[in-house]
Amino acid sequence: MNIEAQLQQVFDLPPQQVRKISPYFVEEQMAKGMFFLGQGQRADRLSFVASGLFRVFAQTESKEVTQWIGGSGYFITDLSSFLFDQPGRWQIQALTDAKIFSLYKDDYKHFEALIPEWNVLEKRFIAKCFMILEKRVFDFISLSAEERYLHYFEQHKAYFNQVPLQYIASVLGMTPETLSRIRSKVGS
Amino acid sequence: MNIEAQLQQVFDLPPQQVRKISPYFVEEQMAKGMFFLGQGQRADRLSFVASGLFRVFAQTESKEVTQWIGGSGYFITDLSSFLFDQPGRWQIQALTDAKIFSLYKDDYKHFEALIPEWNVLEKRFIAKCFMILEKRVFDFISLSAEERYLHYFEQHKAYFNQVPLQYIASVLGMTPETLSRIRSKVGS
DNA sequence: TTGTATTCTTGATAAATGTCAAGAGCATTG
DNA sequence: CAATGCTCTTGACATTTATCAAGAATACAA
Repeated sequence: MNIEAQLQQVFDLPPQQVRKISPYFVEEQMAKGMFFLGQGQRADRLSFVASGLFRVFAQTESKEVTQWIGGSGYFITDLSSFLFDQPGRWQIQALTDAKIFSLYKDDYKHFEALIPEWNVLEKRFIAKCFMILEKRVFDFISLSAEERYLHYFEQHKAYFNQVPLQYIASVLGMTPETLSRIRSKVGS
Repeated sequence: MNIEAQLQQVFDLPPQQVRKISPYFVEEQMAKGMFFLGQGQRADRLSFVASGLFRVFAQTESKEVTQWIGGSGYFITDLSSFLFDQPGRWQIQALTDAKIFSLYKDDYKHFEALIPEWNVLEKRFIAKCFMILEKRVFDFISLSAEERYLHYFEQHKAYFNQVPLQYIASVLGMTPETLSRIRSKVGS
């Protein structure tokens, strides 16, 4: 997915506006296994995934927990760290070779001046992220593990060939063994 | 909690700015049981809870699911409906008599003109809501039911005398029976 | 106050999920 | 190609949670 189409889609912008901001998104290549964001690092960029897959995870006392898997069309960053300059909470690692377009914080700061309605667009963007999480919370309190798996599989079929299932299990809030049994039961 | 102090805290605004917008938040009294937002209604206002408690819930085929309980200091609305003019997804009902301050959509629209930095403030506000949900998702995938209960109890002790436990159970993603057993086990 | 909801608890049992351990399947590397 | 790690699956068993049902406690209304 190219950066201009993606910006146009995410922010619902006309092409001429897109051309104003797209130059600030710089292309980066990430090799499989590389860290987009290491433990405790502050997020200095907001990046759109053009190709490849990333996992967003955190360390607890007892285990590593994958919060989110982001592929083409999604953005990755530690939002609270990026927006509020807090120490990072998430680590982000490339699960495959990947290409991303990164907006660095120094450039990001100038967007308000560059595009008058930038704050409105960004607000809408964050609101959409909020809605995605709201839906996800609702799934946790209203669905069984099997239903959560089926929904996730429906929406992210592409991940299942490329991502270790243990990470997907964590995103769904279950153990790898349980995911494995659900999969053999529903037959996918 | 009065509306000026609340606006100041939520939006991190100096008093003179608060005075510019606070008049647009109109006081409403809600009697216990009344619906702030009924099934399928569009959200036409964003309201801060000054006193009282509300539950935000949705109907599934099989059951009613409480997503959130909002008390003093929180805002209530159906955010996606309010921001994007979509049909409502949530119903919102007063669990006690309550006092709220409502910003109606018609007034809200003028805030950009009234306060130049309004969009920045609103963006930050929504981002904070995002962070709360992000934390909540993480709790679901990383904690046991008992731990989730203990966290929630720690943060919302005040709810437990006023809210039917079945609603809290739903927020925590468990049945009322399980919540009851956890409570008798940990002894609160 | 009394009667009627509703809510909460408790028990018995079933179902779902986690844990631990072993082995099979795959990929990566030398 | 062989050797070494991961990853995934499967089994046995423990733990957690749900379900159904009944009774106790509580709140609400006549």
